[in-house]
Order: sequence, then C-alpha cells, then structure tokens
Amino acid sequence: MNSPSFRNWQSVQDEVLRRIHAREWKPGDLIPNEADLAQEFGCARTTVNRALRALAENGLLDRRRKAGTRVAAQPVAKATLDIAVIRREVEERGQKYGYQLISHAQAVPPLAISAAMQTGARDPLLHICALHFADDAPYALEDRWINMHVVPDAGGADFQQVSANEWLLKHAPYTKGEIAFSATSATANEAAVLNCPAQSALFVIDRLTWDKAQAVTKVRLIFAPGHQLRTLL
Amino acid sequence: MNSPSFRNWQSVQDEVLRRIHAREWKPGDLIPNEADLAQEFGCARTTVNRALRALAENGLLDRRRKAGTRVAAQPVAKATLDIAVIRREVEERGQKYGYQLISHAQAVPPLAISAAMQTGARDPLLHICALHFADDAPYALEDRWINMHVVPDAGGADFQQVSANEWLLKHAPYTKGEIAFSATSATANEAAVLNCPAQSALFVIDRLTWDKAQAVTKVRLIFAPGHQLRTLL
DNA sequence: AATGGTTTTATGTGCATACATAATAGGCTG
DNA sequence: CAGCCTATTATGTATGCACATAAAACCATT
Repeated sequence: MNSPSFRNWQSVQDEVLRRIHAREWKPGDLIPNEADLAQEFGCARTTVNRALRALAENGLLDRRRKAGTRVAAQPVAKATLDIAVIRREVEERGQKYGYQLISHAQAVPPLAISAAMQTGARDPLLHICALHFADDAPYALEDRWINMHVVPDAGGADFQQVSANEWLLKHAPYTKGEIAFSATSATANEAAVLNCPAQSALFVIDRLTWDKAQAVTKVRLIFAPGHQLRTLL
Repeated sequence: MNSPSFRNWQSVQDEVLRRIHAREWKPGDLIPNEADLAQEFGCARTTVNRALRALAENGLLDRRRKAGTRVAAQPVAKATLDIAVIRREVEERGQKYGYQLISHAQAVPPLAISAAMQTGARDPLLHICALHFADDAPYALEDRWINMHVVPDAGGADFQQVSANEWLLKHAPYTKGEIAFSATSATANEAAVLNCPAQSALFVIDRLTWDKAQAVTKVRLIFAPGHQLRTLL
C-alpha cells in the first residue's frame, strides 16, 4: 500500500488524527519530523507544518523546536466558549428578547469593585442594574460598573433602550479581559427579581475588561435557575 | 510618514489590532484587502494572510471570500478554557492533590444517563464516584459512568490508585465531546461529602465524550463552594 | 567529572508564485 | 424585468526555497 498521497493540510490533519485515535501514536510518543512526514504524505513540509500547527493549537500535540513533536500526554481539552451579546444569545435559542433597566446612577462602588478595577476608593463609577428576558421570563440579571474616565460617552447613552452590555461592545473597545464562572446562592433581592426561590443555586459570569492599563467595566451576570453554558470539544 | 515596514506576521497582527482599538477601523468596517495591506506593510501577502487568519480565528475579524474582511460587529468573545486533569489543576494552584475512591460498581444507570449516552436502557455501565482533594480539603466530587463496551480495559483498572479522570485520558481516546457548565444546589449527600452546608450553591461541569458514534463516558464534576473557573480573553 | 562553547537539528517563519474556490457583480437572453 | 451565465475579485491554500531560532547533543578544556 503505497502512500495514497495527502495533498492538502486538512487531509494531513485527518490522517494524523486517525493515527492518534488508532493509538498508532500514543500519548507521549514522539512522532516523525515534518520533513519525513512530508515525504511520506507526498506533500510539502509547509503543508505538514500547517496541519501540525493547527493540532498543536488545539492542544493535541506538543511541539518544541529541536525536541520535535509529540502527542500530548494529557490532552488539555480546550473548550472554546462563545460569549455573545445576551440579546443574540436569547434570539439564537429562538426566544423573544426583552430588556428592562432597573437602576442607573453614579455611585462610589464597594471596595471590592474599586480594588478589582484599580480605581480610587472614592472615585464614583457609573452603576447599572438591568434585567434581560427570554420569552418574558427573567433570563439574567446584569450588575455593572463602568469607569467613566475611560468611557465618557457612557454618560449620554440611553440605557433605557439599549442594554449596557450591547452599548459598550459597540462603543468601548478593550484590549484584554478576564472572565470567571461560578455559582452563587440567590439573595432575597436576586430571588425576587429573577422570580425564583431564595437560596436557589444560580450560575454566574463575572467579567472585567481593560483598555491597556485602565479598567473599562466590571460586570456580574446572574442567570435564572437551570441555566447552562455549553460547548463542543 | 513612510511605512515603518512590518516584517513578520506578529507585528502585522499588532498593527491591525492597534487600528481596531484606535477605531481607525470600526466594528463592521470593511478593511483593505490582503494585497493592498501587503504592499502598505511592505511584506508578502502570505504574511498578511497569516495575521488576519489568526485574528479571524479569535473572532475579531469576519472574513468571506470575495466579500472581503471586516471588523467583527459583535466581537463574540472567545474564551478558551483549558480543562486539565484535576490533579494538574490542583497542583498548578500550588496545593497538594489527594484522591479517594468512594464507590465503584457495575449498575444500570438512570434513564437520563442511558438516554444521553445512547446506550440500551437496561445495559449496565461502570459507575464510579470519587472525591478529589486540594490540601486535604474536598475539592471536587466526580460522578462518572463508563461505557464498558467501548473501554473494556476499564474493568481491570485500579481506580483506588488512579482517578478515572486520569486513567481515561490515557487509555480512552475520544473524537468529540460536549461540555456544559451550570450551578446546582447541594443535596444532603453532596453536602456531607464536600463538607459544606446543604443547599450550598455549587459549580458543576458536565462532560460527555464520544468515540465516533459511541459514548465513552459521562461525568459530572461538582466543585466545593467558592470554586471559580477563570480565563483570560 | 564539571564547565562552557560549538555543532546539529527540528520547528518557525518569510517570500514569490501559482492555482483553487466562493461569492458578488455585471451582462446577456428570453 | 426575471432568470441565468460569466467574469471578476478576495480569500484560501499548495509549493520550493531560504533563513531564523531554540534547544538538545556533542566535544574540548579545565
């Protein structure tokens, strides 16, 4: 059986994947180098490189210069979550999106907030609370602090109509951010707003975004009971 | 100001990022085509392509043949989570890892499990419960079902010593999987094992992996209170 | 045997060129 | 004007070549 010739990087990738799954190359194994594979597959080294690089980005291969390429011993599953605007998230489930502003004011934030955002302990920030609906049922509660020094325009925005979630994406660019997922027990207030029993276990997303060295906004999204965030591996 | 010449794809990427952040190219805008950019930057089109492709993979650009490249209107934040083996997760926090098997038996699973795994309603599966520790405190509770038709070797494995979590990664390859994050309220049993009050809000990861068309394993990881899953954007 | 410098090697990247492919735009025909 | 066909265009990718770079392996010196 002479090599059936793999002429594009996708098919090279598929063949490498096949060998990994078939355990011809086991976790931890060193695989042949690019030049050899290229010859075996009857294609250019660039093509093999492209395929292997893609697999390495997905965490299935470990590559190091000179040391060579080996099958990842512990294939760190890279779950790529798409965190979209809430409106889109709801609409993509085929539900009707609704939005209601709860409060909107300048205030000096709790220390935990100003510390995380690295703003002065007495600097006022714009504080916004809003509720997102899916088919008229509460979907998520948004509790957000905005650094007005970084986003001065936010003062003039009409958060009755457009959610801060959406407005910021369009008007406030960020260079980096961090995101955390956790669970929280519903406070009396949260339970009332989300229309669920107090103490319910709720799924939470905390996000903090930065523009260079300045914090742009910190937001906590608390989802109604039963919410799941899913993705494929 | 003559172009300072961007000679590698990283610097091209940086420059494109700068323009996006500086709003020279706003969300939704069509940006110049690869050939033009290549000329402007004084590099080959291949290099520009590499840079733009990487940005598109990160969701910052939308590219379509002939239609061109535009800045993503709603930069769907792609959070890439690294789901590692629990032992590594704990050790990377600088804590001591511990593991204890709770139960290990063949049993006919609840309907919800056999349905999700698409096994026969009366087919027995291998059921494993175990507890992971960090610095001697309960860290996560693992509740797992294994399809022994797909992983026959699992019968002989010593799950007293090695966690199923780890054993499977090494011995059972999978071709695809799904993962879901949510919150749950601690049952009396869970509370006892995790050493926390009943009704505590707990963070949960559900994972189901497949080898081709057959389910390999379905696992629920319930974390001790306060657990956060974090990543950078 | 420890040390430090040099060679070797596998991956990483850039470039010029060619062709493939998707999708729009434009033109032709009825 | 609707419908179909064709030309155009931007991205996608394969190739051969060259050189860059990291890191392991080797060797010589002390």
